Amino acid sequence: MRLLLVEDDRLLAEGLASQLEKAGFSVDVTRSANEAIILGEQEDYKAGVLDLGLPDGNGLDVLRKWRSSKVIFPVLILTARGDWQDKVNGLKAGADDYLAKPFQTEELIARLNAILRRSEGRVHSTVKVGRFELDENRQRLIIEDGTEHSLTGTEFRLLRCLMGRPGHIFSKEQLMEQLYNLNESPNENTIEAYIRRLRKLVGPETIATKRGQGYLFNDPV
Amino acid sequence: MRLLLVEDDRLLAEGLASQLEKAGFSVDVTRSANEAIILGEQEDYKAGVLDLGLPDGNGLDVLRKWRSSKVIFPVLILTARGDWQDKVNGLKAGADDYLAKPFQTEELIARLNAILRRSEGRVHSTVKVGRFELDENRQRLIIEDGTEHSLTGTEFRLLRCLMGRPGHIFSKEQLMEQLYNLNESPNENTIEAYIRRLRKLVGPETIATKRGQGYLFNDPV
DNA sequence: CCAGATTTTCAGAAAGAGTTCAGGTTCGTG
DNA sequence: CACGAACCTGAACTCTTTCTGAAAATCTGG
Repeated sequence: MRLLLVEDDRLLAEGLASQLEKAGFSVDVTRSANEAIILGEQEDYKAGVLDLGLPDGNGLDVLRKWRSSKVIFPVLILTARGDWQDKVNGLKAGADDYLAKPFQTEELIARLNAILRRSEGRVHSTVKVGRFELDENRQRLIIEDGTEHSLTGTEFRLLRCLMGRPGHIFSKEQLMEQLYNLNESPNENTIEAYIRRLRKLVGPETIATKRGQGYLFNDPV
Repeated sequence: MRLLLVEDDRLLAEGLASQLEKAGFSVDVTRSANEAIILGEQEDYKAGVLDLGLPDGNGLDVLRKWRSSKVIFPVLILTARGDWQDKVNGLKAGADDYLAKPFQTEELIARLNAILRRSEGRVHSTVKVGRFELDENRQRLIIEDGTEHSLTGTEFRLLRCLMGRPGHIFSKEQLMEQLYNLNESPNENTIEAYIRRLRKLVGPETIATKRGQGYLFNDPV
């Protein structure tokens, strides 16, 4: 679940990023308004967290730029405590929610999940790697040759994990953690079995085995 | 396309307004019942969105006042999730449609457009998807082969929900929310039973099952 | 209060997803 | 090159979800 965090205060940004990552998000951080605009337009985020006070520009302008191009992921803005005007302007500029500083990280995570739920369906979210495209709404895999495959829940979660970071090696233990919870984790062979099923769809070379280390989705470069 | 939004929750109101404006409406917002009555009578709106819970009066009274004077624009009421009684009373008081909170803004926009079309003097307000046409006034399903079927209330609401967003997967929980309320929501099998009946009308492939996810009305492409 | 229409429930059948198993294959190392 | 560990593979098994037909319950208008 990729997320863009636009935050000026480096310390706060790092703290938030680490907690958000613990909550299952994969977070990119920037403190520059201009970079934020470009990243938002080019990368495929599922949501944005936007601090309004930035060194090289106003956060609202970032948001307006995004909304006037076709950036549609939901955005939560962080406002200084009690700055009512900022809230209103932010919502007018197309923000989906706001949070006043200071706040608890749990609150932020809860609201993020809320706007993500709300935006489901509105955002046509896909992960694209090489010839493959994963439609997260419909849980489908689209291949460049035009074929389309419906995935089961576990197939989908596993593939999303791998495609979410192409070229990165995931150990079987890591994959188990992603797919299951502590109380009910099955045999590790289950992962192997699912890897096999996915390979039948994407071809054997696309998902590589690093013996003793894990699996990776081949980065197309 | 002027629109009056009567909503207590300021945050929600702002968010909705901004999105409705994006959808091409020009929105006036008020949170007061009395102001709503006056605005509705004096201004020339094309439609109203009315939250029933207001600080200084009941939304239903606003609606009744409007209808007893000669305010005729279509009104969509927002009810607390599952407040079935409110829905019924609202429709009796002259509302044109209702939407249970929480809802997706898209859904609101879609329904607004529906009641606007209906009010624009079109005799037949219909939703058309592929070979199927849903007549919202007569609560009937018309199929391209010329057959016509009248639907029961629940059949109709369910089918309208599905056909309102072809290709979108609705979970059973979502469908339950749209059709029922919390206090008296039946067994989930009820949905299955209705799906079955609808399939007998539209054919088994038209409404697809996404196991573990929900149902969808197949988008014709 | 009755009769017909509508809605809801039930329970068994069917289908699908998730998991395990038993054996085969490959890899790296001594 | 032989051996064990890691991995692959296809099929079988288990469990959950969905389907289905019919019956029970509820509602509605007369």
